Amino acid sequence: MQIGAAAEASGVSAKMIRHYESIGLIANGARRDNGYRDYDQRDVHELRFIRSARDLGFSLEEIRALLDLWRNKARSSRDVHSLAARHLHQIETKITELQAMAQTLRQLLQACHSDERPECPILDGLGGTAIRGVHC
Amino acid sequence: MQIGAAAEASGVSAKMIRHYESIGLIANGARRDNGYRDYDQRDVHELRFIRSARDLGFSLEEIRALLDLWRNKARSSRDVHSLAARHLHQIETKITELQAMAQTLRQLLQACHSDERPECPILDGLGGTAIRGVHC
DNA sequence: CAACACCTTCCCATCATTGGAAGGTCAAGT
DNA sequence: ACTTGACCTTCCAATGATGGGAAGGTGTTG
Repeated sequence: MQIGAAAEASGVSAKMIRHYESIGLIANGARRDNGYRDYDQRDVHELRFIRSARDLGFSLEEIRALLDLWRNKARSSRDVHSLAARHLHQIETKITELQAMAQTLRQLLQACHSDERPECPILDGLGGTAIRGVHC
Repeated sequence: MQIGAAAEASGVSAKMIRHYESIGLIANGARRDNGYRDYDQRDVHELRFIRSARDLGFSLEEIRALLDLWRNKARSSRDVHSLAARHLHQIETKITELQAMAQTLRQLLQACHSDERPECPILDGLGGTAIRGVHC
């Protein structure tokens, strides 16, 4: 299996597969005589693992830890749980921040009459002290 | 007013003020004889505008457009409204994505017994086909 | 005159990903 | 045999917003 097929099968682009290899996230795998990388089903499985974790917003460093746990038969599920819980918390924090931004924006948008006149509470809000305390 | 004082007064770091100037977001302002940048209240006002907009998640390119509207007395509030509404929509989309991630993570966390045993539905979920369709 | 707090420019790092250049390899069609 | 096209290789650079730090100039105070 060449890198293109592995990319297709895993949902990870060939570019990124090479990159993950270069940063040591995945092992320097086998090469054929012509220098082409060679992949099997296990490699694809690992790449799909990475892809799923990325889809869930895990950083590459978090994924590095997850992969260590995945490969380690003697792991404790508590370690995995802890890592995932920490990540969930980060996401929830981010959601809260974004919701605060959205709420402020909605208030500004509602105050704006949105016509051809230049008066604009949105710009006034940004320029004035009205938004003080948002600090995201 | 030197850059440090302007940074303090606006909440924008000196580093970023120089950067904003270098990318043309703010004008190349006055310099004193010694080469130091010199700021007045209007500059600080503008920097605070930028800071507020960043706090609301606007990108620097969006802020560039907002600043153009801010400076343009002949603007229409509709243009500002449209720009802000588009940005709000982006934020809401992002929130939805993060909520989907959080929901999936919560399900995985709930399925995980979190003890010293190696069996772990979280890793199984990431490795298997269980998360297919998340695709954020 | 020394110490210190400021300022200047310039380069580099982050994070995940993409794009492209320059070149090697291989199979199919003419 | 030769060309075309689809692969593959490595290396370099860009994205966006920000921070860190080096090397050096300026200015005030003790």
